[in-house]
Amino acid sequence: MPAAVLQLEPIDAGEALKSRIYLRLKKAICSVNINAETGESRHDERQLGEALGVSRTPVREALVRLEQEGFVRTVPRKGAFIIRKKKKEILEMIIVWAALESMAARLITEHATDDDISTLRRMFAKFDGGEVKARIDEYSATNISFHQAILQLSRCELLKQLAENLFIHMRSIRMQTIGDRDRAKQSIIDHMHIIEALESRDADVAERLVREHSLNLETHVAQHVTFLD
Amino acid sequence: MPAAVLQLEPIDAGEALKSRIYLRLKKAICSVNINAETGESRHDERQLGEALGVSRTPVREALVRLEQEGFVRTVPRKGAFIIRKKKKEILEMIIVWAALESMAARLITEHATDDDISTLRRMFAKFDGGEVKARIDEYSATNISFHQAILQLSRCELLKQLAENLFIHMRSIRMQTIGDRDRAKQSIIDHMHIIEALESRDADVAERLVREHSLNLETHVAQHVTFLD
DNA sequence: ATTTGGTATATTGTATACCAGCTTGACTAA
DNA sequence: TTAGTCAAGCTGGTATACAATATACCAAAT
Repeated sequence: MPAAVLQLEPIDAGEALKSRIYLRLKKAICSVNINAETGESRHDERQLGEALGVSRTPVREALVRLEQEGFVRTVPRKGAFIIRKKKKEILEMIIVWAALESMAARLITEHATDDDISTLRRMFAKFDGGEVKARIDEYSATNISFHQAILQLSRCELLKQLAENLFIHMRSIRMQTIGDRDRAKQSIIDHMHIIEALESRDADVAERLVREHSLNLETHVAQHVTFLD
Repeated sequence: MPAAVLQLEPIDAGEALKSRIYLRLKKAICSVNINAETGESRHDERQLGEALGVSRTPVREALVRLEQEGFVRTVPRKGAFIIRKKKKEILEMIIVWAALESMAARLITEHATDDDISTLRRMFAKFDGGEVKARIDEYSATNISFHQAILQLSRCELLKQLAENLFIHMRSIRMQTIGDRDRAKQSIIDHMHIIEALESRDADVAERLVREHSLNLETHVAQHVTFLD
């Protein structure tokens, strides 16, 4: 008689300080980004270390990672500065995002199951009524889930990873523009069209719709966002 | 009488050790990657530091960067391992590459000058004769230049940066497949068609041709590359 | 009053020291 | 012979110490 197989999940042996610090700092930075950052955004390693109860070393390694991801810039003998994205950089991120997500849509038409795609449609069922404006927050969450689902269903890990990285940077912009004009309403319409294209397995149309949807955001930001720079 | 003005260019304050170490290691890793990596790929910080004549600290920071870029993986109490890309990961990189470069082509049709585009055509003038096979090396270099030029002319820094990062990883694969069958010859034909589409400012066609060109590589690798994994 | 040079200070860059976990291998006892 | 134990050493994680340098402030000279 075979011994009962124990289901043991590997103990989280601590994801080493430096990683936890990295996550903490990243989270903190993203939160700050949402607010209107007035004044200085300089931080020094020792203070950060003290605040977290660790020494400079793991803080430095976390900062190196954050620097490479474009969240901070560390200037020799000056300190670590939270990067405030320029409008041009935001626009570039949206463009790259469009490239990645439209490719994801193409991949979905090629090898997602019908069942997978149907989950997308269900996400928007609750907004059938139409009063989207009244529930902006709720819709905003669904919106994010939709885009994440697109990436997920593409079954391309790299695509997903790169796009989600960009998404973090764009989050605050999305939040601030979703309420403009009828963007939320138009957004739902776009999404439904995208879902239809995916359902009919039309790679070219799905790709185009996703691309245009994202590039609409780019145009909108280019024209109407003035609180950057 | 004013004193003669000395022309002094600002001294290059040294791109700090850690960056130089990062570049050295990256270069070393990329060279190694080309060879058939037999056996172990483990390295320890102390040895690396000694070899470079520095302490562990800057080496560690360089390794953190390399780890995030996917060149190495550092395992606690085991060492830093050079990552050998799995075939699946290579394929994903090619897909993402296709997404990025096809978007670059689209952007070029929108805002590159005719002069810019004409430089692309000139790159291939020397291969007009047709005997491409005989000059594979020379063609391979031009091939790389062509793709870099596409990214450059897109005027989207982020697109360029991400794509070039991927390119480094793909370099050895490209080198090893360019000689297969008539890929070089077909490649030139594809490139000429792409240039024509750019010249006629046809965004959709240019985008499609670039995408298909890259995805052809993906299919080829998927079918014929067996020396991975 | 303005400029100039030095010095104190703040802050990161780099090196070193110490710690903890893992691996290994030898030695011992059944 | 084999299994088990334990110790030593290797290696990365973390902390701390030291070096280098940019900045700010102050004093002295013009």
